[in-house]
Amino acid sequence: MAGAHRTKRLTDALRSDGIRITRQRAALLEIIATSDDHPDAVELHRRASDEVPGLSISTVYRTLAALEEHGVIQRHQFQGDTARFEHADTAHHDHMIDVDSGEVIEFRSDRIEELQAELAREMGYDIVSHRMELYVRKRD
Amino acid sequence: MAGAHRTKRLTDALRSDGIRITRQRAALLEIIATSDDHPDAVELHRRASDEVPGLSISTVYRTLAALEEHGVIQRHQFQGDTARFEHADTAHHDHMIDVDSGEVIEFRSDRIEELQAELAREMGYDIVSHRMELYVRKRD
DNA sequence: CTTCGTGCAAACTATTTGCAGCTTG
DNA sequence: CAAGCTGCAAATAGTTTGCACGAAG
Repeated sequence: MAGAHRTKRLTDALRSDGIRITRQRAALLEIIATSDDHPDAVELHRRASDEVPGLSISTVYRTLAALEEHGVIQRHQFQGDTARFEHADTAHHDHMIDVDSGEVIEFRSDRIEELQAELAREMGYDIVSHRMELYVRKRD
Repeated sequence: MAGAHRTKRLTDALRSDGIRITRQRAALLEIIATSDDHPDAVELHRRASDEVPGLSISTVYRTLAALEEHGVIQRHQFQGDTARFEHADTAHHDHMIDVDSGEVIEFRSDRIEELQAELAREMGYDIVSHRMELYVRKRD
């Protein structure tokens, strides 16, 4: 399946980057690569514990930090929530958070990105990164 | 001065809202109303300690929570930073954060706001609130 | 075989809370 | 006075770190 294939490519890239692929990291990578939601460290720990019993939460945190450093995952910090993660092999997008259900919806607007870059430029800056979150409620 | 005037109006409104204006709250209100930056709880505690020696950090946190609840201040949570506050008697705006200096620059784009609302609407949502931050670096 | 990763427990940071006494309205 | 505050110390939540042992390349 596509997930396994993608995971294989990732582990190879990471290995040649000098980071060791242990059982715990392999499990976390697999889970992250095949997840389409935005789990936090505790949730990832829960999901990985089936595969790696006894897995420590600190290993999860350390792995997440390493993967983020190597550009494999992205970290998101939504309002008053724990850090959530998603794999980085997806096109850039922003998030809407349904304030009632907690659901996270991805979206993208090239027009807004252009306007952001233009605004920054006008003020003498270049954008290093940005973050846009819409906290929304379903229309009745 | 304008600051004092504004502060007076605020305290009256709060008082009639049933919240007591103590020495510590008066000091914090005055400081927040006359600050044009985005201090965090610890910084506000430092600034208010001149006026109210012995002021406790928990009182600062409790006061900030109360003021936010009453719409007097706004709380911002920038990337990997503590919560920062600013008075709410300013038109809506978003923030650019200079990643080198930490400086916070306010800006506003009606066009972007329109696009955000439109995007949400298209997906069947109304925007409750939003957050847009541009992490920027000065152009050389 | 050596370097790097792991689990565990303890540390940390930002923030919140319980409680008994003190203020404000 | 009575309801709200306050300071203090202790609790919390999420995350990070030191250490001795174990596993990966």
